Amino acid sequence: MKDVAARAGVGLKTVSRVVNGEAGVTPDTERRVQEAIEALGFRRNDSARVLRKGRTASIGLVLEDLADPFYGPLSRAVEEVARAHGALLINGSSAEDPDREQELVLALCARRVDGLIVIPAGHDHRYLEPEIKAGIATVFVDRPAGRIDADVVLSDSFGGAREGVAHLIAHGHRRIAFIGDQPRIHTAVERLRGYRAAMEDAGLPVDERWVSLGSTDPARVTAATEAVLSGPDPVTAVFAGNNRVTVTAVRLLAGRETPVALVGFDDIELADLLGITVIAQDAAALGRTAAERLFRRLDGVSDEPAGVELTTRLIARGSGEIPPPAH
Amino acid sequence: MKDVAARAGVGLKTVSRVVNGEAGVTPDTERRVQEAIEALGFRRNDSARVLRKGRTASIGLVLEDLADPFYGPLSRAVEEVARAHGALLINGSSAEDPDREQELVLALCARRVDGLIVIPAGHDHRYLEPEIKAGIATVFVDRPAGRIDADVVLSDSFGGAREGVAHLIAHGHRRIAFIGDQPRIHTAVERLRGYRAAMEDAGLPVDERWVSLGSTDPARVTAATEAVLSGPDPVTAVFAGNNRVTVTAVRLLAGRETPVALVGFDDIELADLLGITVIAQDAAALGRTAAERLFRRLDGVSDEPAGVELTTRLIARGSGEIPPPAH
DNA sequence: GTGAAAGCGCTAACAT
DNA sequence: ATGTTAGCGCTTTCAC
Repeated sequence: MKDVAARAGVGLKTVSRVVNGEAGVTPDTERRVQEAIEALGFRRNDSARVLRKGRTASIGLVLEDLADPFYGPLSRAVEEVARAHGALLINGSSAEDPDREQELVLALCARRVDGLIVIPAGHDHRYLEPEIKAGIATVFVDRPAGRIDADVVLSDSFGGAREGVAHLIAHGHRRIAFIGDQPRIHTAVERLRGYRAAMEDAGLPVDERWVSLGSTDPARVTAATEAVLSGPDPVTAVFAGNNRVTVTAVRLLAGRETPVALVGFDDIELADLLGITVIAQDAAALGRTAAERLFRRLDGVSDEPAGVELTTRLIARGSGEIPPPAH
Repeated sequence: MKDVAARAGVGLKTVSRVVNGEAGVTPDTERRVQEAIEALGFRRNDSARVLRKGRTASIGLVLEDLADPFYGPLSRAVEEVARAHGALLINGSSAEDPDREQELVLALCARRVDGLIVIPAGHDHRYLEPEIKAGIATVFVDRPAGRIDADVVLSDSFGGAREGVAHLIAHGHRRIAFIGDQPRIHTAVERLRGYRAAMEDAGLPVDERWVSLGSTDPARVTAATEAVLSGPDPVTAVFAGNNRVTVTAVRLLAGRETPVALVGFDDIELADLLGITVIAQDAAALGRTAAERLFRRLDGVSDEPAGVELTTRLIARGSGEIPPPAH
């Protein structure tokens, strides 16, 4: 910028004015400055700008895994809102590891992102308190924050699972399995709670051998699903706790001669063709809502941290309407 | 940092040494500094650090759409490599708009990202020349750069499509349609070239009405596919130019009484269950290779810009092995 | 082992 | 309409 000023024969501040489109520069001076900028291939150094202005015009998004088809649309939705506010998006994947989550979040804080959207892997976010106090707005998505008061945007996991299981019950099932994600993940627990509520609503007993939480690794899910389908009194329906579980369950059930009913949490591409009944949540809406909330905070709105819950939607496509086999 | 120094009763540089884990501080001093850091909730301001050091430890990735299941894994792979090198990843979606691509790229340059990975939407990247000269390493992925000499990592679109179409021919088809993406997209053109090569290899004529390039919007793809399947002499097989096209084509073909063979470029989740034969490319490898190349440049390797081409893999699952109907 | 001073490139505040 | 000065928070250099 110094060089540009020298070459254009003007002061530093005049160049700054031109670069930032501020008023108070004669067209002629502006032209000379522009020429110098062209000639020198100058581009404003935003790092220096940030240092001076205090705002980075960037926000951070920490999620589990960008490669998961659930998070792609969420991230994209956040990006669109950020873009509308002139901000860039820094993405990080925690790989469901609390330490890595913290490492990422703190790295983003050190860069002084203006705001942070976090899909938490851990359960204790007190480490964020000084940062939030220092002015980094934070919104949690998909799962609530741990031990800290913060904005949070969730899907109605409990209600969605309850509706899905009730749907299976309405189609005559009495023995229904629940195969879910790790018990330390909030949504997994909530969905299991929804399952239990639906069973209880219908006055049905739950055999604990029907319930299995754990890794979404295909081998684990396959083993768990096979277990509930074997034995003297197998289940006649399966409720899958998330998209990863559903995919594996569908593969497994496709190979069986006795049809087993299935409802999965999360919609999946091509689920329509495979006739998979699901409880769909709107990942993009989740991201959009969180981002809008974040930017409202950045614009100075400072009411109490609050929670928003988005509703889910049952989409019946066949697999959830398979009746139990007649004895 | 000033505050920390004051509180610990040491000089500024000593704090800096502690924060960066440099040698030359007595354990006792270090402890005092650490305490002050804790008490004040201090976190190093990386913007200032960057300004001084010249490196941001961040790279930019500009792609088409993070919500597309093809780009999620690619982005994640880039992120992993970046992480291994201590860098953060700033993502941007161009939405296939050259202006937006340029806007994003230049914004990333203004932030002085150390490097840039670009899946180009436009065809003229001369605007990047001054930036590259200024030291921002750049690698193009999935599609080559336009009018500029740069590193590029591609999949073998030509070879993959040729193999896929040859596969259909080997199963007895002679009238094969090609439904692809917009003709301004390099991969679309390459895949079409592969289609033509396979047809020519087999001595088969191509009726231009079988070929359709355009938006991957479901309505467009549906119309194009229906067109090649109607009339007096319909095609007996379809080659779909990418994952978006394949998804729509599968939906359409599923509803027909006469089976139509299909091979699609790009693998899709659950394609195994639906029996869709595909030419798979490895999105993660694409991202990984590009990122490794980028960091090699950042580490000072400065040989000539070069191109890498990753091979594709035919996965036969049924849809590509359907024979043409007997007359 | 430690610290003071200079300066990275920019903008805010204040001249002119 | 334009220029000058100070300083954002850090690291580098060099002196102690």
